[in-house]
Amino acid sequence: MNDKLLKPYDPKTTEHRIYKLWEESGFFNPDNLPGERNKAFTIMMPPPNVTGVLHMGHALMVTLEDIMIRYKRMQGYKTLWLPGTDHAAIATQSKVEKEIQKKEGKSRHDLGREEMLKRINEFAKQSHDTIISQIKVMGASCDWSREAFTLDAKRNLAVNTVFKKMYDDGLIYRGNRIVNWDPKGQTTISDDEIVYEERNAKFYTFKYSKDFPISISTTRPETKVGDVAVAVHPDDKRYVQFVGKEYDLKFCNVPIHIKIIADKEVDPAFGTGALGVTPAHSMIDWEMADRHNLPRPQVINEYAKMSVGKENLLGKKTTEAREIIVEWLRSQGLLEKEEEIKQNVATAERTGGIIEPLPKLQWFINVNKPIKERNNRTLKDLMLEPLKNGDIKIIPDYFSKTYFHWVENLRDWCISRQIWYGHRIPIWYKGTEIYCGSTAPDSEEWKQDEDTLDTWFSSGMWTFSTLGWPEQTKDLETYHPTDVLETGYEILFSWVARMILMTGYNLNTIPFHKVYLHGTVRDAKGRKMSKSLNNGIDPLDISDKFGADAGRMALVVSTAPGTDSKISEDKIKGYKNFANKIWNITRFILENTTENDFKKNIQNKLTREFDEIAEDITKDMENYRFHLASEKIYQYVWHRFADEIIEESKEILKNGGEKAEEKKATLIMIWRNCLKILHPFIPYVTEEIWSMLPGKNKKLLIVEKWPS
RNA sequence: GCGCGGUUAGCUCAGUUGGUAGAGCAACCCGUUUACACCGGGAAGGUCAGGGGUUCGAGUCCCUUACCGCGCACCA
Repeated sequence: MNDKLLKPYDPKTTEHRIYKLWEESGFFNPDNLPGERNKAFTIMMPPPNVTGVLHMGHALMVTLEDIMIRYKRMQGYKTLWLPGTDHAAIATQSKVEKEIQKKEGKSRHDLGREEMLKRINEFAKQSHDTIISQIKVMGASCDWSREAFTLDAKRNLAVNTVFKKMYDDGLIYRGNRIVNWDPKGQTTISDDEIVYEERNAKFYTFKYSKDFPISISTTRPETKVGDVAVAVHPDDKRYVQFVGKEYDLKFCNVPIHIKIIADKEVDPAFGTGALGVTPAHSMIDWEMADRHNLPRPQVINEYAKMSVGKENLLGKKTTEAREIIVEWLRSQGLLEKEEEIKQNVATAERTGGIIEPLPKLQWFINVNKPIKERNNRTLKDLMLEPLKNGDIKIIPDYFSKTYFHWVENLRDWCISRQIWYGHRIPIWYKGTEIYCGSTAPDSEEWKQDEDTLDTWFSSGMWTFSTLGWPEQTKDLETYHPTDVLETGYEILFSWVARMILMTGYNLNTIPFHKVYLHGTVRDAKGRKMSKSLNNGIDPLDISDKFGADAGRMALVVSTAPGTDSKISEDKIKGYKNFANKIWNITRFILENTTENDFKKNIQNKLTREFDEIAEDITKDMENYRFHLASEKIYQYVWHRFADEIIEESKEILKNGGEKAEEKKATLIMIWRNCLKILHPFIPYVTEEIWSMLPGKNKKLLIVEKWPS
């Protein structure tokens, strides 16, 4: 017997060695797997952002995916789990910008595009290395030989190819539209990058001037210098007499021209029932201006400062301008009411800047345009169909409703970003000429678009760009569509939907068959883990203190898909004890048996009982109920096998004879199978023990056959 | 406002197609008999949020109310 077993199990001295053993075996790479493997099973790892280090949410992701992959590998599938990282454009650039600003007091413009990109790349490289080592510590059996990055050369080729195809199909267009402008990050962002924060605000009711017949209300008086109309509901008897009239006014010394219009979008019950229309600084008003053919004067610039008025307003921050205007209203006796209300303020998720809706010339993807090649279906259709006809299933399925709701209300996707880190838009300008392509069309004076693409544009292609597309590779043929996308429910829209869009459009197929959504990992008190609360748990610390095995078990047991979970050191400690229990069961068996006691065809009441349990667990595995499978094998191993079967065997083993012989063979057989079932959940300690057990010509446990 | 979850033992949570309510932790009693004290044995603990319905039978299905959480929209 191995002397190691005389001491408690020590994950620290084991896990690193075992991971190396696996890596050297080559079994992470499906090309090297033993035996005939006809069916493929593929998972693309959601690429973590290269913005820093991994947290427990990533640990859960890695654990679940590793469980699926190890299970399928043991079942004889050609398993590919392809890892990678995401450049996370805005997130990464703004992080590096902040650091440089703090340490050197310089902005990105002080450094210039080239130098700034150099700095970001250095940071990303470092971040990448940390992330990879973290993933390895968790025991991830992914194929490092195929690792990808959303911003490397191959992915750039895919991005440019897709962009051009969409451009040629008229799905990508350049338009002057109102966008979400982040004055802090100095870039546009998509609707999905907005986070709403509830704040207290003042709701002012007033008239533009004494002669004006209708009162309006707003929380943003500073935008009112950009008003061009007052809209009322067509059936509103209070105002019907004024509809069609026009007024020339001076509002806080800024001349404005107001037309009274009737529009069904106006809610007569809200406020005064009349709405000041500011086309350039409100989404709804922009659309209203479309319908009524109104001008759209811009009064706020990219820095969230006033761009009209004389010295009283010009150049003032919007917040200052608000006070100035309110003060003016007061002095003119125009202010009628001032109420405290709660308001949801749109902020940029990465920079925290307050979003300023502005009209800008940007690149968009048209989600409502019929595509000839796809039977005149739109991108929206392509996103909806696979879920409606069941080609793609979401687990848990109630998220499908959320998905449908989101897609059905989807607006055109703004894909251009005014930042430097990312895929540069493959568009070139020469005067009024526009050319789309990776490189300029000829030697003449073409200038490339300064902007980069939304990071989700490239991550949307993740399932196929990682396999070498647009090249028609063997990998693409073998592994696509992938089997499962495992990810957090919070990126259902931003990522999952975009992958379905990109794959439907470019490959005319689905990116994956199943979407397994996991919940958020919270701290013991149920709070989200965050830097400001300093309640985050580093996966590396967990593996250091309790072993990665224990951390994995703690994350998975009792965590139903789509449900948030709480993690605490107490919980993890319980599974460290479990690893030790496994260790000691092995010690008992090895102390009481020899190599000769291993018999292949042993069958009796106990093995049949086990087979039933194994079958039940397999069913759970097939149906993505890992939280149940893990708990069942835990229960069996500890409270059935150890507490009862082993305890009862002691007497029999002591007495010797034929019964003892059968008992020995039974214990070995069941224990071997237990280790196999445990392996996907708690891979290190099981692999370590496997090598010590009776049974000649053993392979590594990672490629042993799953029982049942 | 619309939608989606949740409410089960003191705490944290499971509970698959409806078929006698489960686990971990904590608390209680007993135990050091070499696999393991990172342990074992035992006992205790629940009107499954409230109300109504379907059913032979409901934690599970339907309706409804309350509270908690989340998403979307509004945010004039």
